[in-house]
Amino acid sequence: MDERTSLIGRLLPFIAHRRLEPGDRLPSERELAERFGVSRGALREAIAVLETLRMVERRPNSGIYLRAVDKQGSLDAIVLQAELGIPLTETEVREVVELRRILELQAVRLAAERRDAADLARIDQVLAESARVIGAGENLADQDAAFHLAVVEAAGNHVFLRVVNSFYLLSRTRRRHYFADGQRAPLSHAQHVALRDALVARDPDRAEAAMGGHLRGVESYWMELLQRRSRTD
Amino acid sequence: MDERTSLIGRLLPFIAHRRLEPGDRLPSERELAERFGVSRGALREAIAVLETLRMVERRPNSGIYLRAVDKQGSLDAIVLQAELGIPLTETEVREVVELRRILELQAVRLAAERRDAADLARIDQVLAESARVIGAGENLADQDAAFHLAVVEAAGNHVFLRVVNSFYLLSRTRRRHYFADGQRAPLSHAQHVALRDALVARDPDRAEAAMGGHLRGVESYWMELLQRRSRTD
DNA sequence: CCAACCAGATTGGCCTTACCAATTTGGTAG
DNA sequence: CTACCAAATTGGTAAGGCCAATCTGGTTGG
Repeated sequence: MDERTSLIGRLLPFIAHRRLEPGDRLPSERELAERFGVSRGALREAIAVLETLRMVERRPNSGIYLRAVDKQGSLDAIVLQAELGIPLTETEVREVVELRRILELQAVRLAAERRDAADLARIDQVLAESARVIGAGENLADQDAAFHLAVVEAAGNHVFLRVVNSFYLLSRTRRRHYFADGQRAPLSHAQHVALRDALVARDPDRAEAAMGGHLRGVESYWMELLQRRSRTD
Repeated sequence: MDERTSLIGRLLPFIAHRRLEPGDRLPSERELAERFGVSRGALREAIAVLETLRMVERRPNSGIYLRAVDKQGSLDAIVLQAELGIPLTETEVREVVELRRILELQAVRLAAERRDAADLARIDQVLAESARVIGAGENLADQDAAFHLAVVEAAGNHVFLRVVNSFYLLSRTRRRHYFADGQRAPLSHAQHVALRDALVARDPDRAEAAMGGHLRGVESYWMELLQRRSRTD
């Protein structure tokens, strides 16, 4: 975790803790820089990032103002928080899980209709690598993400791919935990293979059903996590 | 357009024009700053933004490297380009239109199931303001976006709302052109009202059908635009 | 003679400090 | 109430020091 990133990591709790409302003005650049013990340059870099994520707005010669983060913020603001180790709220987890299902079900339908030979080759390559990883007892997390993203890529919509990719970045560390239980990898792999077969057959309904069942397993893991968290909180 | 933003606007064509491949190293900070006639501080700010949009990667003590922008880039990278006045490619337009339909059809189904009184009140307030704007002969663009976003908000998924919001930011200026033709506003408004009635009735199928028909109008506008563009190019 | 290794220089990002310009803002005087 | 002025604040520049990684060339040991 380099200094620049951790500056944002310190800036976010500061904003939250001061209970600032959207529209409120933050302290001046120099004041913030002094408060966090960094130079103005370093602080301006962090603010520029928060601005592109639509968390704050900079009005020239006036100040830095907080925006309506929840509604207008970028999806990547959540990605960044996750990368900084700030856990998602329970609501956010439920929403991410719901939206991920919507996106992947639609994506796999499109993929079943549009996939070409090159798409299948990419998918099979990921599956082959998955088999090797499982055989070696390594963590399947990266191959799992690669498979799902390859499916979305087969849908032939790169904007779609960008959105889904954000979701996988978001849950990256959590996915490693998920596959730390070695029993999950073979089951997941078998479901991936079944899904691939539906794509080969160009059968959208079967592909959607396969994805739906596959996602149920991941989703139940998330719900268990929330249960456990709410008990310990 | 402030200087910081336009620096990014100059940086993007520079990267594209040099035909850099993903993984290639960009010139050093000092060199880039000199080449663009800005200080290192200003340049670092711009690079930090490109990094959060996953267009470049900064490796400490090594350099700035180009990433696989098309596949791994953030959705907000496209939003930023649109805000800078760089038109979307034809492929991007088709993909955005397709994904927007997928998202809004699902969102309106959820909204029909989950909307509460407060959601309806918000929607009705937007519709009332829309009627006023139409009566005054003003541009309906902002109210149109507000209506669609209010529908997504009624779906009760703020992550969903963030994603759809990016799409509306993306097409902001284009939407103003669309409603510059005053004939479009009353039709659009009537369709919005019909959609609202389906939400009131908690009828997901009717709501989805209403949204589907409504979107067809916007989509045909986009397709005509692409036709016109390909003829003049 | 050759290969391995170690030390120093170079490169490049990271951060700070100091300074000036331009604009907004708020108060004050007429 | 208007015009103006001064303070506050951001925007941007310049120069320099620090640290880590990498390259290079010479030296040393086999």
